Amino acid sequence: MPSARTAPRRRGRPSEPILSTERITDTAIRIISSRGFGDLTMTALARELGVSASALYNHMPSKREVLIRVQDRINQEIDCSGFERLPWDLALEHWARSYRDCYAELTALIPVVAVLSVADSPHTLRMYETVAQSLSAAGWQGAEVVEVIVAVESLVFGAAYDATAPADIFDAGEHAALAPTFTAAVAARPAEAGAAADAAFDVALSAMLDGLRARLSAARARP
Amino acid sequence: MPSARTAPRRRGRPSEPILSTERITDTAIRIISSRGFGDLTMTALARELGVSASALYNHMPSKREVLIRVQDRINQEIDCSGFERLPWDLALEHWARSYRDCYAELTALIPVVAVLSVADSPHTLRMYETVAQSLSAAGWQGAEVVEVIVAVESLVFGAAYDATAPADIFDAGEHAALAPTFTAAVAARPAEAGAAADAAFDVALSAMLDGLRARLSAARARP
DNA sequence: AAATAAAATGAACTACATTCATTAGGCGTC
DNA sequence: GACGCCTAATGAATGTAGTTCATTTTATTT
Repeated sequence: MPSARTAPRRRGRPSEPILSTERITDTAIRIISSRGFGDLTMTALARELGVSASALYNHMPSKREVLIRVQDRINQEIDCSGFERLPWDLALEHWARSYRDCYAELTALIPVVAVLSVADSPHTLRMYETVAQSLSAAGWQGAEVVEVIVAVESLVFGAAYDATAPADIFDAGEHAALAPTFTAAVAARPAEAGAAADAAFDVALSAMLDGLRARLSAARARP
Repeated sequence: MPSARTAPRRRGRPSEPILSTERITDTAIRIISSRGFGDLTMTALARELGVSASALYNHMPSKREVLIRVQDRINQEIDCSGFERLPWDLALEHWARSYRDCYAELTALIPVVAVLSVADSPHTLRMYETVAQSLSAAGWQGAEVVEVIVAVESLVFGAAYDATAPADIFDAGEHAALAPTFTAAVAARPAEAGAAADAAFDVALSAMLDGLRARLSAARARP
């Protein structure tokens, strides 16, 4: 009960510390889950922890740092289990779906995550190692291992945005006459936004995996 | 010379209007191009136009609206010429590369663009129509037309982030020992960040297109 | 015991988007 | 031609957020 309305603490250092990077990270994730990313402010975070906002800065240099910790924690939720029991391509597919689902609810994190050094995120690094080992064992060589990871990840981030887009995103409205072919195609989609996004992600991911399988076979056929 | 330091205007309505949605949009793009997206504030925009910030709100309901206009203008820069002279797959590839290059310099716009209704962006809609016609003519049917567009677009947005990531994004640093396979693969990449990102995008895009070609052939072979 | 470091408070600062009262020119109407 | 209304500007103010800083208190080290 961190947000219990107890008597206000007086000024100095408390007998035992209230905050820690872990507690701050946990609480940040709880706020995001329950109230959404938009409500994650340093003030809200502090209030939830029963502390003043400036106290957070004894443990985190910036809000960005909080987000980095959140990201690393969240990446632990991505399901990498396929790499232990499936061939590389099916494992990659499994991983990509889980990855997308995670970030579909956290698109606001993508601009941070996508350009974040793995040096700041040990759990993320471990995830990459798992994927890299599977790809490497399957015959992918050298830089291609990273390229395949980046390829899938790029698709995942883009698809995460699409998964949260409003249902009417492709409704041309009054301009429909300007785009008859496109409008007809849009009308053939599932009405529910989630289903439409899922179908598009299916097409994208299976096409990419087909292409990757073909590329790997071709490389193996050569010397 | 909109930012010329002339005598400050006095209060009321000027003899002829200083602002218009077009002028505001133009200036916003100029600021983004010259100083970067981070410097695009309503205050900076107003100063560049030689006007007070609140005056902007007579023409734009919000900053978001400014960004929407910017996006629609920028999408005109995407090269769609391939659809008039190339088969669908090569045209799509050409389009995707141009699209990625545009947004690599504007990743900050992606969270806005990716969930924006086409109803707000006539030029974007026209672009989709061009792509849809090409796909449709090539034999893609119904909702698949949209799915292919979304597939490529998802990849493009994700790849745009990757294209701007710092060169050392995959350097594990002190944790390298935790990820030997991944670290070795990273070491095999081109040293220059742009070249590495380009290679990954090449792999991703050509794999996806291979997969799409295969899917279209299979669909044609059936009914 | 004294010095130093750690961890909290609360006030202040900055930047930004946005709103509001106010002012003034242009234009149609009685 | 005076009277209003609409438009489009100013400038002051508001609200929110992230962050900094002086200060206070406690724990830890010397």
